[in-house]
Amino acid sequence: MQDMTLMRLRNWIVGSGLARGDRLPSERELGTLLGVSRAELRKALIVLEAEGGLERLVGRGTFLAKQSRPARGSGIEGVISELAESTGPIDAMNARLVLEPELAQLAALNATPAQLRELRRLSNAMRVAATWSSYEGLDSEFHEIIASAAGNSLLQALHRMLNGVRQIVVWRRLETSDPGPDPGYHSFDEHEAILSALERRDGAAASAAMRAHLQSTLAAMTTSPAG
Amino acid sequence: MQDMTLMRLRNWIVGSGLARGDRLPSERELGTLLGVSRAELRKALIVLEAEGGLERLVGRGTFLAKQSRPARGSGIEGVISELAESTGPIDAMNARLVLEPELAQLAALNATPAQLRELRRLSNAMRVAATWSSYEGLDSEFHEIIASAAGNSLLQALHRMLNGVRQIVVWRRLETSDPGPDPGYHSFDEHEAILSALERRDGAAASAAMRAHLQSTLAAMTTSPAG
DNA sequence: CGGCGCCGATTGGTTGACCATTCGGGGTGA
DNA sequence: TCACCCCGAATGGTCAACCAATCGGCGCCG
Repeated sequence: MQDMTLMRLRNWIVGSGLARGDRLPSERELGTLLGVSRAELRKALIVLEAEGGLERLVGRGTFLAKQSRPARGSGIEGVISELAESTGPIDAMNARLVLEPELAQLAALNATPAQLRELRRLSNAMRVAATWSSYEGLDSEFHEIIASAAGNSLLQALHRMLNGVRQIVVWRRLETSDPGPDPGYHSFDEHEAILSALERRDGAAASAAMRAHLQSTLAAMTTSPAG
Repeated sequence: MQDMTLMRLRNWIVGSGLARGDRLPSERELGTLLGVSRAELRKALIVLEAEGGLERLVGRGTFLAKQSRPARGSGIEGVISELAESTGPIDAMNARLVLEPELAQLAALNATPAQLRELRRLSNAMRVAATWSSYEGLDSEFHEIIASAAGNSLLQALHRMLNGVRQIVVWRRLETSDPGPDPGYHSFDEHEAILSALERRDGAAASAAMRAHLQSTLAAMTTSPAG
């Protein structure tokens, strides 16, 4: 399993709405926000800095890099942004519908207790998300942990690309007004159903719950063309 | 690369004569060797670990990863070769089992007559392939056309990555003796079944045929590990 | 009134001690 | 004699305190 903090930080940045060159909260604040110690957060920041995504300056703060293309990152980032330009939201959701139910099924077999605990935490956090963008970050993380729990590194990599494309596409239709999801948002209970199936190690139920979740999200996208 | 410690660590590893899987000195020793503090060394180790070059185990030590990580291109090819190193043949086949039946179902709805004709040509050509490697090329093309016929550019891109990884993995275990598939090779009829379902626009049958095809290939891989 | 400089708050960076995990060796009992 | 268990050393992981650099405001002085 990979570094959970790094994953959370990546998704927080995505959900934060920060643009290139913007300043991140201080390490101490960000650690509190993510619920991790400063040292643990620091480990993730070091990796992002080495990838070229961040710039850290003593006495000033931590900034998102100005360059869009990481010079020596994993290379997957460039492919993602490239794909995002020729992909629509509907295609992205349909691709998720193909991949993620199967990932959920595998995750039901292979998820570790730590991963299940993390999913539980995220499920609760999403219910009280104050803004849509913070919700998006948590949601991305939820699905990514399921992908990593599936135990197939290749499928996980494909899902990461897919999720990256989806995040870019979602960004495009983010409105400035951002009140956050209302308490009755359909995804809350759907996430709960997925998580419950994973905890029961019921692969078929997990797969079905994931499919239902994505289909209801897709339906919401097509009926209310907010984007 | 601006981090001097990281550079020194990389060079030390190269000059150390250590092989894959070997254990590095402890953080405290290595810090003394390189003349840096443990924290500073640790920063470099974190980066190398995130890059996949190291594995660190509490209570045991720090080890060179089994796979090396040479420099890579930045495009999709680099991502493919990167993924191929951390993916086994079984994982690759399982990923195909997730993706390709769904692609076949979509292709049954959306394939153009020209695509069906091309698939027909490939199916015939594969039956008379003189060598395994030429057969592999035709087979890759067959599956890639189905992916493109599905009509979802994102899924097609994912499949292209998947197919790239599979080709690398398959090549690895190619023997020098290469008589080509014998006339009774199971895939011939399975390809025919897929193509037939596509021509009938029968999505369910196409999906089932594709799944059966991949499963029989996976079974052949697991029973006769020679390839 | 304007420029200069100091001072403190804030930031990322560093340090040393401490914690959790793993492994192996020696003692103990069957 | 062998198996088991326990304990201590070694290892990577974590933490809280402290350091150095930076910036902004305030006051002093020209």
